[in-house]
Amino acid sequence: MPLSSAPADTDFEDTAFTARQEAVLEHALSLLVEGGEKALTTAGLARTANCSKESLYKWFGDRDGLLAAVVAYQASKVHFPPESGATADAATFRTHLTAFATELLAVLFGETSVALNRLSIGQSNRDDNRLGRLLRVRGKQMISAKARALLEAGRHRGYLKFDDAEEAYQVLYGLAVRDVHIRLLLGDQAKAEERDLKGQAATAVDRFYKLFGA
Amino acid sequence: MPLSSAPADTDFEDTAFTARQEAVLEHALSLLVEGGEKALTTAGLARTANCSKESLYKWFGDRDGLLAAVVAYQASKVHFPPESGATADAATFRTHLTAFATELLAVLFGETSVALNRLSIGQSNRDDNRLGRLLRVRGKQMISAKARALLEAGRHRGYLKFDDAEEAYQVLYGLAVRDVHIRLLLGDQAKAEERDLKGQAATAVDRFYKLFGA
DNA sequence: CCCGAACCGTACCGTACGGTACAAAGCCGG
DNA sequence: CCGGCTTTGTACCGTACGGTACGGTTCGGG
Repeated sequence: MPLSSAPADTDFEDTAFTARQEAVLEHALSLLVEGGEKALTTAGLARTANCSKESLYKWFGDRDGLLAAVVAYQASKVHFPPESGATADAATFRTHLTAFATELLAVLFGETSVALNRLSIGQSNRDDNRLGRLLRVRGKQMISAKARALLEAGRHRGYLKFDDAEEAYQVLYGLAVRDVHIRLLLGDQAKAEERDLKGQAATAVDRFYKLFGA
Repeated sequence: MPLSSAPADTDFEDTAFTARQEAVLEHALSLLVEGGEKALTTAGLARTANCSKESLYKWFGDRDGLLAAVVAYQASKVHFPPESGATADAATFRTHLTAFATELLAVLFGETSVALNRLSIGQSNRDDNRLGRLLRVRGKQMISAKARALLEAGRHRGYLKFDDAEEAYQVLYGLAVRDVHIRLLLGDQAKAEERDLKGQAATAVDRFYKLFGA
C-alpha cells in the first residue's frame, strides 16, 4: 500500500504497485488507449477490471491520483537498455545512435504513449499539473539523459563534435520526430514512410552527422 | 446565421461569424487560454460574455459546435502575409526564410495556439474528431503550403537543393521546433534561450542550409 | 475453526454541467 | 405606436460521474 506509507501526495516519486494494482492500471491503460480520458471512469474501470470502486479510492486516493498512477506506472515500464560497448568504433557507434533514435520513435509513436500524452496535455492547464510534470520528468528527461550520455561518449571518442550535448540531442530529436508526434496527437494517421521507423531514424542520423559529425 | 444556411455539420469550412458572435468567441478563447477546456462551460461563457445560453445553442448547436467554432475562428485570424520579392538575392531569401521560421515559432508558442492545441488533442480520441482535423487542415496545412512555396522558390533560384519540398519543410520544422512545442503543451515553461524566437529561427535556418544549401 | 483484513459488488448521494423553456427587455420596419 | 424578431437572464430538468457506505465473500494467520 504505497499511499498509506508515504505522505500520499508526493507525486509517486517512489511508487511501486502490487501485482493486483498493476493489473488494474493495465486495464485503465487500455481504456485510455481506446477511449481517451472520458472513457476512464471509476465505475467503468471497476467494472472492466473486476474490482470495486472502493479499492480504487483506497489505492489511489481520487481520480486524479488514479490518472497519476497510470502515468507513473507506464513510465516505470520504459527503460532503455544500458548501451554497452556502444563506442567500440565509428560504425557501431553510429549503429547504436540509430538504434536509439529508432527506439525513441517507437516509444513516442506507440499508441499508449500517444494516449498518455493526450491525457497529460488535456490536464496540463490545471493548478498543479502533476501529469505533465510526471511525463516530462519520468519520460522525456530519462530519455534525454540517456541520449546525452551516448552523445558525449561519441564526442569523447571523436566521432562527433558539438558544444552542448543537450542542444545536440534536441537537434537529433527534431530531425527524427519533426511534426509527426503532434500530428499523431491531433488524431492524424502516420503516413506510410513515417511508419518505417528505422528508415526515419537512419535519415535523421544521416542529417545529424552532417551537422555534428567530426 | 451561418448554421441555418449551411447543412450545419460541414466542419465550418465556409463559416463567417457576426461581430457579436466573434466577440463571444473571443471571450471563449480567453476562458480557454487561462483555464483549459474545463473552464469553458456554457453557463460560464454566457456569464462572461453577457449573452444567454440560448443564444449560444442557437448559434453553435451544442458544446462541440462551440468548440469547433472557437478553433475555426482563431484559425481564420492566422494568415501569413504574402511573401513578395523574397527571392531577390540569396541574402534576402535567407532573411525571408528566417522570418518565416520566426513567425512559425511565434504562432506555435503563442498561448492561444497552445490552448487550442491542448483542446484539440484532448478531444482527439473521439469518434469523429473534428477539432484535430480542423487544426491540421486550417493550421498546419496552410503553413506547410506557404513554406513549400517559399522553399521551392529558393530551389528554383538555386539557393537550395532538395528533392521533396515537403520533406525539406519538415526538416526545417524539426530544426526550429524540436521538442519545445510538446513541452509547452505538457505545461513546461520555455527556457530563456527558447524565448528568443529570432535566435532560435536563425540557428535553425543555419543548420537547414548546412543540409539543403546549394 | 475462527478472526480480521482486504476486497468485491452494488446501491446510494451530491453536484456540476449540458441542454431546454420561458418571461421580460430591447430593437426595427411599417 | 405596434407586432414580430432577436437577445438576455433565470429558472429548470436529466444525467453522468466522482465519491462514500455497507453487506457479503474470500483468504491468510493463529
